[in-house]
Amino acid sequence: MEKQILHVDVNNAFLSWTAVEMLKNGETIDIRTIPAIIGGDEAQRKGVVLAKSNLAKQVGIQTGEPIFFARKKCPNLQIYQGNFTVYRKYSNALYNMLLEYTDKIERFSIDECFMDMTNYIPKGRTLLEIAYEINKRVKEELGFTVNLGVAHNKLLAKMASDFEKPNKVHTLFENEIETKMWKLPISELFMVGKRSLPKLYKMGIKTIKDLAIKNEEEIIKAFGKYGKMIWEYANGIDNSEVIYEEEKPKGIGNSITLPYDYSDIEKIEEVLVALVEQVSYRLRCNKMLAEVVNVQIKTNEFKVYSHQRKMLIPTDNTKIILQEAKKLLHELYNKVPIRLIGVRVDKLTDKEQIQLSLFDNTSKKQTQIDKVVDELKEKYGQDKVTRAGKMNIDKNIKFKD
DNA sequence: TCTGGGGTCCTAGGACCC
DNA sequence: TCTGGGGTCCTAGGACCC
Repeated sequence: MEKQILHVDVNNAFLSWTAVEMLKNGETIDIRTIPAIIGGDEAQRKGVVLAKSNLAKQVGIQTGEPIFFARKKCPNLQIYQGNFTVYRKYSNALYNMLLEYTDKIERFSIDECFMDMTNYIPKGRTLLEIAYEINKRVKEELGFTVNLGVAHNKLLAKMASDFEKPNKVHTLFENEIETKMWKLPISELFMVGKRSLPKLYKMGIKTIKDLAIKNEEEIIKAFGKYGKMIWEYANGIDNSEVIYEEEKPKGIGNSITLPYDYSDIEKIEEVLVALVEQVSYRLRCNKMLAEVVNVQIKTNEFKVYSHQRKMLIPTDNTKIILQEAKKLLHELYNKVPIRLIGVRVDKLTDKEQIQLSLFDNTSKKQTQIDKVVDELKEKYGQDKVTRAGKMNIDKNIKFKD
């Protein structure tokens, strides 16, 4: 049976939400109406553009580019810092409104949702009508705007919501693929990034249509599994379901760009301690255990190296993960100045599914220590409670909650 | 000139077993 | 002595997304 799918995409999410919050707090200027961006902290070497207003976009400012460049393109650019607590608040408000229409909602990211409306369209109404209603209600009741894509699968709904912005509703049904989607440059196709483009261009593929009408086998031969996927996308084929049940994470990571390049392994280790604490804390919040620990570094020359290792027993234990992470760091470290350090845990499993008998006494004891620390964190906030190793840490580093 | 952080998925090559 | 595949697991690295 044909699916009825909506894709909801918040226009300039971080900037719009910041604007709404500022107006609510008495600000008179709507930063959506001036050349403005949301940017990272340049002093912390995180100076990239996270979101831009339309006027900022018009002068060629791009998401992800250094603020330094953005300022050159627009000398009177206004720059604001992001705030994820605010973003979560508005993201949740949107989600709660969408729940009035269907409970089959996939939160694809903080500012994007897929809605499976199959069997949820009231008698006498159409999917398109509902899309327009949501569009109108979000603007009136929440103060920001969204684009909606209306289609029979997720890919087409997503492509549709990306058409003209802001505050628009677009359909992309099967009989509209040729007129609405095929004319677009191949770079606009979902999952086609800048690394695949040169190879596609070399094959004479410039538009989505060029890819769609190519022989499928030829594309598979050139790109493997990835080729099959983008060829199907170009033809509007996507059988994936809206994943509306809360999905457990497959990995948890935390990384940080340091305020300057570190060459002192002891200082790097101190940062590692804080990163492991955050990662293992989140692991325990999810009631999961990890089997693989991964440490990643980025050198001053932007070269990325990583080492990972599978542990004998899955764990959520800070001390065990830290021990492993330290070993991996020492194996990686070759005295080249380090710009970024990151820790990830992978191969996660539900804690309930692991038999208690697997634990020996030492890990039982450490588990109890972790539990006490977690309770303190919940009571007093994440950064108030740290292990000794973190106390000497560079005061300039700002960690996340 | 300067270049974030959080994810998922895929691939290549080596180790190891049958 | 020299020689085979297939399958699985593991690690490192890289693509893509928002």
